[in-house]
Amino acid sequence: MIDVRCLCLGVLSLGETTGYEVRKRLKAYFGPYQGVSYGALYPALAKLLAAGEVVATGSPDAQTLEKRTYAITEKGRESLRSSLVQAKGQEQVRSEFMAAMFFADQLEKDVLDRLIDERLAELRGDLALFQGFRGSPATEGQRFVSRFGQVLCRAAIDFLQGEGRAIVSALDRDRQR
Amino acid sequence: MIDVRCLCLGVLSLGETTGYEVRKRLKAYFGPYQGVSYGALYPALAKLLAAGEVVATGSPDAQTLEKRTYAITEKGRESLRSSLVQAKGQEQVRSEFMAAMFFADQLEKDVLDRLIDERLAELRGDLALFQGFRGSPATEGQRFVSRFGQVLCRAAIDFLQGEGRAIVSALDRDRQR
DNA sequence: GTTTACATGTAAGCTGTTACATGATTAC
DNA sequence: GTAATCATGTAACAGCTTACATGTAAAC
Repeated sequence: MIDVRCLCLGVLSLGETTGYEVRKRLKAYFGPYQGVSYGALYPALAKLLAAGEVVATGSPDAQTLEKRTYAITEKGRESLRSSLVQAKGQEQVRSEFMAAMFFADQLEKDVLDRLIDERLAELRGDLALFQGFRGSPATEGQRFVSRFGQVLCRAAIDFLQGEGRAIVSALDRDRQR
Repeated sequence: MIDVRCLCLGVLSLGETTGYEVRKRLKAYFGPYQGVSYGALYPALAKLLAAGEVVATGSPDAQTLEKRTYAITEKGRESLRSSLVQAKGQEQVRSEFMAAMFFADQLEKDVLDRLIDERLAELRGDLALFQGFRGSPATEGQRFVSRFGQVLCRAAIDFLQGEGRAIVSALDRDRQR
C-alpha cells in the first residue's frame, strides 16, 4: 500500500529536505492525487526515523522544534522499492462534486452553476500545476504524471464547459415549463 | 460535506430499499467516485433512523437481523437538500497508481506494464458501468454523472494505451544503453 | 445438497484530519 | 515593526476498513 510513510520516502529518495518541504513537494508533484496534513506527516517521519529508514539532523530526542533535515537511508530505499512493487493500479476517489451533481434534479440552477464553476476553478489550478513542472521533469516518472494529469484535467474542463453546462441548461429549461 | 449518511439519503430519495441494496446502488450510480463498506453503511442508517430522517420496516429494537426496508422521510429530504447545497466542487483522490508511476525510474519495465494493465482493467470496468445506465438515466443528474464518467474513463484509457505506454517504453530503451 | 448471493449488524483498530501550541526567518 | 511564510510537533477526535458473527433464499 502507498501510505504517508511511503510517500515521504519517495520524496526523500529524490533528495534530502525538511518535513515542511516534503509536504510542499508532494503537493507540487501529485497535485490532487495525493495530499498529507502535518498531523499525518510528522508522526510518519518519526516512525521512519525509529525504523532507521530515514536519518535526521538535529538531536534525535530534542523537543526544541528546531529545523531538521531528513534524508533517506539504504534501508529506506529498499522499503520504498518493496512498497512500490506491491502497489496496485487502483484509485480511491471521493467526489463531492459527482455526488452533488447526481442529485442535480433536486437543486436550483444557480447552485449547479456554482458547483461547476468551483470544479472548473480547481481543475484549472491543477492543470497549471501539472504544466508547471513540464519544463523541468527530472525523471520520466515525473513526466508521466505531469502528462497524464494534464490530459485528465483538460478532458474534465472540456466536458464541464461544453456538454456538462448544456445538461444543466437543458434541465433548467425543462423545469421552466 | 457529503458523507455516508448523505449518500444513503440520496439513494433513498430515489426509492425505498434495503441497506444491502443501498450499497449496490451506490456502486452502480457512482462507480469509482463513491464507495461504502457495510461497517460504515449500517451505523449510518442507524443514525439516520434515530434522527428521524429515515423510517424502517421491522421492529426498531430487534436484534434478529431480519430484512428491513428503509425509506426517507420529509425531514430526511430537507437534510439531504441542505447537505447538497453546502457541497463544494471538490474531489479527494488517493491514487496508488499515480504515486507508483511517479517513481517509475526506480521500477522495472514489467512492474510498470503490470501497473498500467491493472489500471486499464479498472478503467474499462468503470467505463462499462457508466455506459450501463446510459440507456435508462432516470434523471438528468444521473445522465450528467454517466456522461462525465465516460468522458474521463475514455481520456484515461486513451492516454495509457498511447502516450503512457510510450513513455514507459522510452524509459526502458534509455536504460538498455 | 451445496454454493452463491442476499441480508444485517458489531467491534477493534488504523489512518488521517482539525485544531492547537510554539517559535524562527524573511520581506516589505 | 509587522505580516507572511517557514518550520515542528501534539492531542483529540472523526471516519472508515477489516474481520467477525449470523442467518436466509435462490439457483444449479
